[in-house]
Amino acid sequence: MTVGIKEVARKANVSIATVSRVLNGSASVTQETKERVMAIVGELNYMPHAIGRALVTHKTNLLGVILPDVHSEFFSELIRGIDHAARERSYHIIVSSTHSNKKEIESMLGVMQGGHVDGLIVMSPHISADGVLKRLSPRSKLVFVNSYTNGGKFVSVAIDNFNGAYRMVDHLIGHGYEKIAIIKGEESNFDAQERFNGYLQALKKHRIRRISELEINGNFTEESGYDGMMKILKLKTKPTALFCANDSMALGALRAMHEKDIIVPGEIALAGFDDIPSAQYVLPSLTSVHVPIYELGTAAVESLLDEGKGDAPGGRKKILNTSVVKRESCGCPPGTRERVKGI
Amino acid sequence: MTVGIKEVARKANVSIATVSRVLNGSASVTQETKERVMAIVGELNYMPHAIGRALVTHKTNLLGVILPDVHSEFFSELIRGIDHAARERSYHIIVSSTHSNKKEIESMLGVMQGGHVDGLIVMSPHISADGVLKRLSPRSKLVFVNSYTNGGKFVSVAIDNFNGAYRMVDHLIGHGYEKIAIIKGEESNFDAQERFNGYLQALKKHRIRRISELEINGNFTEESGYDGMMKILKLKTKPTALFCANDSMALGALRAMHEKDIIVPGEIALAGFDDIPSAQYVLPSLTSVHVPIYELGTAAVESLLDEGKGDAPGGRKKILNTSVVKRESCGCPPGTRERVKGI
DNA sequence: ACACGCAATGTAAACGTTTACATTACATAT
DNA sequence: ATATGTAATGTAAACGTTTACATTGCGTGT
Repeated sequence: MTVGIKEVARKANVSIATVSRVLNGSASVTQETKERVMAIVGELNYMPHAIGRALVTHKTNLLGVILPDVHSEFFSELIRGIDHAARERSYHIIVSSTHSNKKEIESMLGVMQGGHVDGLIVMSPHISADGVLKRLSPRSKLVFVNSYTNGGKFVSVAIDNFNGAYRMVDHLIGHGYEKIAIIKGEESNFDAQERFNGYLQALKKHRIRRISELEINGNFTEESGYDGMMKILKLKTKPTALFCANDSMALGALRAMHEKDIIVPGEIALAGFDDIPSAQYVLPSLTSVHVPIYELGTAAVESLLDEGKGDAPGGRKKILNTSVVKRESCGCPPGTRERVKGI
Repeated sequence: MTVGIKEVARKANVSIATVSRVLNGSASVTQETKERVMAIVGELNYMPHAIGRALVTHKTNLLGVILPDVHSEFFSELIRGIDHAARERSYHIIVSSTHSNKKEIESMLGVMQGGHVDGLIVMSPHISADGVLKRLSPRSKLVFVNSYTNGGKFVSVAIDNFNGAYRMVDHLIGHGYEKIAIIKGEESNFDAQERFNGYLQALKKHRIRRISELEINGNFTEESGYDGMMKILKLKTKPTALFCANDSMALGALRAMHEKDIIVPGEIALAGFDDIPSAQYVLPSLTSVHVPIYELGTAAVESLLDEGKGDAPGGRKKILNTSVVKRESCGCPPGTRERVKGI
């Protein structure tokens, strides 16, 4: 039997309304009664029942977060960013690490419509936001993270995959490499697609023809990087550099090259994307594109909760800068570990 | 204006009680009415309001998870484990990645007492569970993960830090090393303490005297590993092996040794704890103690939710096995990558 | 034909708050 | 003294469900 507002009211000789007012500071209450009530509250260790409150206020102070299967650093940094920003606004977060399962997403959406959360942060790189879009009551608080949001009907935040890849490949070309292979992510993946586009754009800028046999399919796993590299090593004319659409695949490719005694970057230069922690510990250290994951999380919360601060009412898209981190694997001298900021 | 049970009831020409019964399958309803109601439910896309329901059932199907600042893989794997086990039981999880801040924990505890969550999973390696213990209503559903739980009044799950460290150091001694240094975690940290105890126990078993200058303080960060190693390298008599209480510090130590051109494991062998992903990619690959993080999460949920399955009612403690993963850094031949399972 | 039991459904209270509206008490203006 | 405004507090409805209890209708045994 937990102590409720009624018991507090009785012991303090006031009505429950007054107790409520004291607790919320919502209306004028005598200093004396205020103290009396607070004393009882402390004495009974009373805590307002969040559910009862939520039922009438229609506010749970809970945010839903739906994530696909992302690598652990992305996951934890994103959650930390979201959580921190949420806590600042006195929200808690409900996390659902679905595997991009459409049914899971809709289940969560259900939880939301069910009134359990005040807003939703969704990252679904595999599924078009459109599918989700339809089921939504138009007034739903919702923000997409790194997802397709064609139409622009929804709020979204994303990292600048395109420019990150573009600048990285541009950097590789700056080293003098021309035959630059790429191990891509899955075509259905939003990030992967954008990164590939950045790669193509960089080639285009320097008038380098794309060679389809240098465009290898991968799926963001270490294995697929290893396998992709093995394919590349079987080509008659090997590339002089390899850009992997993420670091896991770059690590896999590196392992393959170690096995085949290929010298990196001497024979083939290497660059990745994500700047995961391992990137700085492998030998040679891995040049990569740094992604502001934590900030992605805070930005999502800001977009969701800080409405009407002069923002346009319709769907907006916020893009966060990425930056090239030069290390050894691209051919930069060992000392060159400074970070090249994005524009 | 969202559609509620009343509207469904009206359109289906039944009372709200019947609609409720159909939705919950709680009592006998004619097949015919059942279908009629479900048709309307589908038509209106009605979803029960979770808050209203929770108010009367006293069940939110939400679990609170309070975590300190742990490394990203631990965080994400633990959450995945918890989330997966929770979803199987149709629970969602509220995550709070506090920084072991006592106030934060109590705030979360408040949310719980406030009725928002049905149970709580707490990991607080720095704070004695006792502090938290007092504020708790005795019937609170609560499980501790890798925390001090002296008294044993509460349910807890933990990994076998002691035996993991013990077996690892035993393995190092098996290689012939006798002067084995350790870089410890903070004394206030539960895991760190247990690991240190395992180290001591292994020395004791082999009648090796502890040498206090070989017991270096660290704090689980890469930097502290680096700094610790630098201290070790200044000793007159260097150790032949180093055991770090976690992999991050081992990576830091490795970096220091690379800088000073110390050959690993030739001059100094190295072993870590946690088996983080980087461990297998560094050169030499890092021998480490594997920790079943995902399982730790699922075990926590099981302990919390699967009560009365013949378990003792009082505080139980479940301990999950750890296992030594032999790689190159301890002196095992490069091919030896099989995993040594715990007892 | 009657009572009885049971299946199907309805009625209304309860869950723990907030808050619009009503009431009271009192100080001040007239 | 009376009216009036205002501050302090109380009353009760509302939020959206579930569920104990009441009611209805109908088949069955007598």
